[in-house]
Amino acid sequence: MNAVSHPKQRGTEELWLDAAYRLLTESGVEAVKVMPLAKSLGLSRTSFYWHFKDREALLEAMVTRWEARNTGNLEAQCVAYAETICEAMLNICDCWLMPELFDSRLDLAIRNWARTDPALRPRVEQADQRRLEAITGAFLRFGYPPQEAEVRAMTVLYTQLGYISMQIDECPETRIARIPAYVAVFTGREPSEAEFARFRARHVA
Amino acid sequence: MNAVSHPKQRGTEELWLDAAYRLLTESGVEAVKVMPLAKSLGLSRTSFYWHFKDREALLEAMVTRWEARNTGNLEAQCVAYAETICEAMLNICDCWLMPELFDSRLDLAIRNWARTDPALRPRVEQADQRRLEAITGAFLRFGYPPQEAEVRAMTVLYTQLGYISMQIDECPETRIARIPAYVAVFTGREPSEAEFARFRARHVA
DNA sequence: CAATATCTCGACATATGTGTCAAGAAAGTT
DNA sequence: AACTTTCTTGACACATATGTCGAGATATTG
Repeated sequence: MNAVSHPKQRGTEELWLDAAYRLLTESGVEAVKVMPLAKSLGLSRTSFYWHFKDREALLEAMVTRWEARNTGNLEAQCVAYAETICEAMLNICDCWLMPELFDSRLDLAIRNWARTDPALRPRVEQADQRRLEAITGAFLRFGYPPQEAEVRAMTVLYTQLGYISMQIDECPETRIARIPAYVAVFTGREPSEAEFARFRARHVA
Repeated sequence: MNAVSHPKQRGTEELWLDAAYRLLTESGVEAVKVMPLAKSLGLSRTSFYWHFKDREALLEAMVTRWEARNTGNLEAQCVAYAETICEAMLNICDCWLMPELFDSRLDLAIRNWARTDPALRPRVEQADQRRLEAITGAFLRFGYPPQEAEVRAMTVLYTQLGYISMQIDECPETRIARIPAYVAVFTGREPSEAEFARFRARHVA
């Protein structure tokens, strides 16, 4: 190969990762097994061991992928420009509507996995701590008292997790339409029509 | 045996169920396997098949246990006597503090299981529908407009699920202390001191 | 085109899981 | 004590998973 740097010449490795990601998000860690993976890729099972040391290594790669994604983007949305708490909250809501900002399915899968894997737990807890601080920060910035800011931030986090845990499948329309009501509950203030219009505009492309 | 009715003379069946419950809630369905179960009970693996037709039958029994529990109690709390929406909400919060009213761990385990078991999905969805209607009903009873009542009810449900998904372990003190703030977010009104005192009294025994 | 690095495969060894069966303990009944 | 119902067990048959090895296919490069 010519081109830039050394992006791993022939194909696979990525393929194994993608297939593993699919299984992890659709059926949980327990389903991420080398045999089914190989079958779904139409490859020999043992060929896997050239790319990864063992199953462990593959799982570790999944966690890294997660860490490098969800939490960071959420933090970014929490400090994005906003003139009111409602606008700030709408920025945060972007995460729940844009899969590239926040991968809910992956988040849920990682959490379920952590329930049975002691080694993973601390990493999830650390992520949660960062997220909680980021959202609490947004409330503090707009003058909420610390105690209240924290409970509100928790409500936001829990609601989001509960939503994906329940596997709701509202159409994007319904989901967007409900956002102002959620913002009102979370912040205790009604978003203005202009604020919502700006939000809506971001999500109709 | 003399005594009442026919409470299954010798011991087991219950033992298998309890052990299965423990595994299900601690590690998910995937962990509910006959072999480990037998080991943990100090019994022969094959002895299991006298009590249950197969692994399927055991799992079915778990689902029945769940259905006969959580949703019913939640519905009951939603129609309990209350003079204000805050009091009603505090009644609902009882579920999150009294394991005998609502078994969070079991709820979470069943949901995770349903993610990969198509046969279980409809039963979970039906339970959610009943719960949503029950909580929405409480808001409607106190004059919230239908749309708002539903979003608020969703927030309550999602928050609860998110809370248990995150495996938070606050001490009961902290948890109780935070309740008024949650009630305020959920209902949009501050609970009175008397209301909270009555709630608190129920949970210090 | 030959040498080399990269990747795939089938056979093997091993572990854990499911479910059936017939032999037989153990407890309750007559 | 003899009989029957209730429960437990080990041997067997089979399926699915993990990981190692050496033989070989398939590029990439010299």
